[in-house]
Amino acid sequence: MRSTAAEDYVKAIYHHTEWQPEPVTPSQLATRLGLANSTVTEMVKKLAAAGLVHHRPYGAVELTPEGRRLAVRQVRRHRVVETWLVERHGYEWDEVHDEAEILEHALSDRLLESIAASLGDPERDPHGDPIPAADGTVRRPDAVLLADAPAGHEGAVVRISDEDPAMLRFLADAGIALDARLTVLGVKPYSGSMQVRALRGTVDVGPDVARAIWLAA
Amino acid sequence: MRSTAAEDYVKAIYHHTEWQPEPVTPSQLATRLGLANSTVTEMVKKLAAAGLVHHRPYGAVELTPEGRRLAVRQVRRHRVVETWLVERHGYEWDEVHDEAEILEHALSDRLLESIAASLGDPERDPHGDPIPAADGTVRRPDAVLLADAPAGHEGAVVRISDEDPAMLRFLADAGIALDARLTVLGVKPYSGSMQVRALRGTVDVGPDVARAIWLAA
DNA sequence: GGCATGATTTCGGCATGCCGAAAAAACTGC
DNA sequence: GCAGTTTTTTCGGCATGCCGAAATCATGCC
Ligand SMILES: [Mn+2]
Ligand SMILES: [Mn+2]
Ligand SMILES: [Mn+2]
Ligand SMILES: [Mn+2]
Repeated sequence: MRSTAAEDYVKAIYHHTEWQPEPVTPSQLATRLGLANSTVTEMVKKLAAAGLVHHRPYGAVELTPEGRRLAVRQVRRHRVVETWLVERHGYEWDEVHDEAEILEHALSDRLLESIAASLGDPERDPHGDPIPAADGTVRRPDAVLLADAPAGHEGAVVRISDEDPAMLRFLADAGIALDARLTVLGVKPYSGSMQVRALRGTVDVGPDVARAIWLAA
Repeated sequence: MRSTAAEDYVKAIYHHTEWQPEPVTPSQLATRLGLANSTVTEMVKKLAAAGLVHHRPYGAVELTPEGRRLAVRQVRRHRVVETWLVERHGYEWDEVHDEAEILEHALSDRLLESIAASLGDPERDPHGDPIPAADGTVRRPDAVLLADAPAGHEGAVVRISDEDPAMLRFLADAGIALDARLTVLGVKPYSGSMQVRALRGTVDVGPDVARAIWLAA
């Protein structure tokens, strides 16, 4: 049971706890994977039988150590591929995800490591997500969600969620990229949006954006 | 109907007529693809319904123009990947086939062309097989099968079949590689093997090898 | 404690690719 | 031309992943 489907499921489960550590429910998984709830229930049962996840009926889904190993491996593959596409093939950071989603299952370990080596064994991908090492080691940078940062907080952007390519383009236009320095000016009451100073000027960002950007702590 | 299975089938059909132009039978396809005859019969029916092949029951299988286009595209992808693995990732020529067999289905057109461009748009792969151009143009070098070459014939190796990795290693050890100059010394009666002079000395090659090597005409 | 609501699971079904066994057709040698 | 062999096709079946509809469970509210 290490099909490409299984690889995507454990990756989605891992992903959910990577920045906020709450266990993931089947319906959340279904949403992220774009599948029906019933499909996820069935697959989770198979993953549990294969020893990749823990799951009691009607409960949340959690990775076993073996499932986590597979997930971390898959995350490494995904992020190495994304980095390679940007660094070596002229992709923009909002164009890499779909291609990586497929390639991550197709490359041999040997080829993936050769590509990683040719990139100098990068430690983060184009969105700032940490790339696990080949031995499974993961380093999580200390970071604060922009939405949680108090007025006056100032810090470099260390991660931007790659969920929404359109948002990535919006941010690029606004001059907000990895390593850009941001200052939180304040929260606009009732609008839910924040005022932020970037190098290029002041920007209003809505709650979706504020939950997609992490600043150095 | 352009699944990875369909891509492999049309490629196998194309492959059969690439160097000897006889139409391919279902059982030959089954052998090449490592599948049961019944499986091939069924898939051929589906390919015919999709307009990729012509097939009358109990007859041979031939590509339609559309099937040929898909096959040529797939051959390009396979050979570009093999070339890339050898040129950029330190693979030996006997190690590339299986990885290419998978990757050829996973790369986007954009990425494949970016890789091809980074290699200088190569015209032949590590075994000497011609790489079709991106527009579908195919150039076939004039070549004679070693098995068909008369005693005294002398010419450069322009192609070595990549069917059998062990044979490729044997040939590499014997100093027979792409562009090596060979002279046919003669056929050993009753043994079916040929005597051939290479740079490194004289070699006896059996019929399998003699049918795997093409010399410049 | 009972009940409405939403999440989860079960169930029947579908698509794709594959197989072996059996039936049908096509060759082959005499 | 015909019997035996080989090839091809048909048939029933299996595995993987997916779906929608219906049943079941958990929960929170009164
Ligand atoms: Mn991604
Ligand atoms: Mn994927
Ligand atoms: Mn090959
Ligand atoms: Mn293939």
